[in-house]
Amino acid sequence: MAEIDIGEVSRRMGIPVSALRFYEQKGLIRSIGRNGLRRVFNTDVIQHLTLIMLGREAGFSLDEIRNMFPLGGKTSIDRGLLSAKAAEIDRTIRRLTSMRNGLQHAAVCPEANHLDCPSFQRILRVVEKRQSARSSRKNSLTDNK
Amino acid sequence: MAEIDIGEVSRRMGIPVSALRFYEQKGLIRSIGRNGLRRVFNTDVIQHLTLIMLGREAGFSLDEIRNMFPLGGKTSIDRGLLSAKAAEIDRTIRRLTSMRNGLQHAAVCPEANHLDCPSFQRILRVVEKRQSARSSRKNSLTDNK
DNA sequence: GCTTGACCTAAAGTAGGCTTTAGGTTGTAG
DNA sequence: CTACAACCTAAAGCCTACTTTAGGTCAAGC
Repeated sequence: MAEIDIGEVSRRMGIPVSALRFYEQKGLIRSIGRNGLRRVFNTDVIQHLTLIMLGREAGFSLDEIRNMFPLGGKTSIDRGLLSAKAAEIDRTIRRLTSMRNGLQHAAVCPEANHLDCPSFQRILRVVEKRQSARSSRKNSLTDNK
Repeated sequence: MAEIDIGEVSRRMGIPVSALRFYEQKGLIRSIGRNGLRRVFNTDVIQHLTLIMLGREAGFSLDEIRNMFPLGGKTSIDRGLLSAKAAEIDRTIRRLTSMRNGLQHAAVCPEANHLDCPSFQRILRVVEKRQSARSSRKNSLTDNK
């Protein structure tokens, strides 16, 4: 694999060099060395960054992503973690699907006030169930917190 | 509709009172008045907050949500905006679906190194296409940015 | 009459994810 | 030679979405 500098990585990925340095600092990517003071990257950093961007788009934090796709990952990718994350995305997809359906309906619903629309109310009730589940779990006993 | 105080709203929604005050300040919710210095809410704030939570879960910013579900929305909900947002979610769902498939595959893939797995590479290529589309749009001409 | 709990405000603080700034080092083109 | 682009570092700054802090009001119960 060829060696490229940070500007080339930035150009190929459309990621600012400042973000690349930040990622290196956080341990998400690694340069294979220096040429003077300039970082030298192996071209495989491109694939690794692709995974990172994929994870970002899926809503994972940089810390989570570092665990999902560790450096020197030849041997260390945790398959259990990956399927857990896949399941997490699956739940997100379900939530988004009902949100999308709700919005789509709201956009064409003839009711003047969406809150009067039976179909929209059904969607709200589904969400409210999740809410009340949450609020009974972490019950605020006093002000704030 | 009955009148409730901020603590009741907090309990019903499982949202900290500090967040409720913050939402009011940002114009996402509105109290119908004061009882002394205490806010008084109409119970319909519960439904409005349900919409807000729905939007949060779908990944919209508070500013976006304020536009999607304006206060006094009886007349003013922008249906075009709602279907645009629905379409946005739809694109997100598609991205998440390929991410989930990628992770699911990676979790069971027999290849020691995922980057060697043909099926995983296919997924990466799909993402890379989106990346290069993005990087040619906003092309960094000089250092940083 | 005084403590307590639930409320109030303004302002500062926090975490994540970067960007910007300020100042410095190189390789290369003119 | 020297200008300049492209790189470098450390540290500060920024945005979102809140939370925390510090200090105060008020009604209810003892």
